[in-house]
Amino acid sequence: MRLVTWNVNSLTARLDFVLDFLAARAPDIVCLQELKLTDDAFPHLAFEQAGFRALTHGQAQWNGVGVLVRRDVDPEPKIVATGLPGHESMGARLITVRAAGLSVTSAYVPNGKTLEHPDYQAKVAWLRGLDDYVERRVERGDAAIVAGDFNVVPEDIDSWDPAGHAGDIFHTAAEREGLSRLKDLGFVDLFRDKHPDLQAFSWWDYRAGAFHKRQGLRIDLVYGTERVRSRVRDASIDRDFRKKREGRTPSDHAPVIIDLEDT
DNA sequence: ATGTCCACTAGGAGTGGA
Repeated sequence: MRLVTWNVNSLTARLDFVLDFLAARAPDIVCLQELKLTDDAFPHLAFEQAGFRALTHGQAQWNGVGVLVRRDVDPEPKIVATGLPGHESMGARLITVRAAGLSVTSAYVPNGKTLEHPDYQAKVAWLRGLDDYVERRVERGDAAIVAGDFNVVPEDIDSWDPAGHAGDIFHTAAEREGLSRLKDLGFVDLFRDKHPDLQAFSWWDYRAGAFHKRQGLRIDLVYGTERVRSRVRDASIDRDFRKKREGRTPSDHAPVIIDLEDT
């Protein structure tokens, strides 16, 4: 089974790009972030024709998360919950579904903007809320994943310039604390677990040629419980889908791919 | 290099967000 998380930076702008990815990489479950459209506007027909069911929690203009499930692996995936209780003012950023015997959560952590901006405190609080949510609502003895755009660099190896950005947004101890609590709850960063010393980024700024200069961050993460971790065969980040394709603009994030042994 | 891309409003280019 192939699991993916991908911040697409507007599904409307990226639809052809995403459909190309589904055809080329044949994932089974895809956690999406930054749909930037309402649930009513979601292009369900295109995904049904590609063989996927989409479960979404969207809003107009910003944010929005979803999970695509290949019909072959589960014809009837179910929404378990949407939204982070107490943090609704930050927008539509969380959905948990039950699909193919897995608990699957797609999360889009607030960016935070700058350390001085009120959104930074809201980001840290949102992460704490996510940890509480996972602790209370996700069956951790189960096969479960929590995947998405965390907007946090877990460790120095995950930043192109950790010294230059020490203590900066995405790199602070308070943000990283939100990730370490997930670890304490039994969730493992599946990419890092598979590749302890490999530097690989999932996001590059559109500006200044950052992608070509390899100035990126690994902020798109897939956390899994032991029952998932024990099945991981490979973990990779698909840089090819951060490149322009047939003149079409990519997202500023690349898909993260986790391959599991079938049960 | 605050260098790009996206949505929205508006009816063309500016604004806010990432």
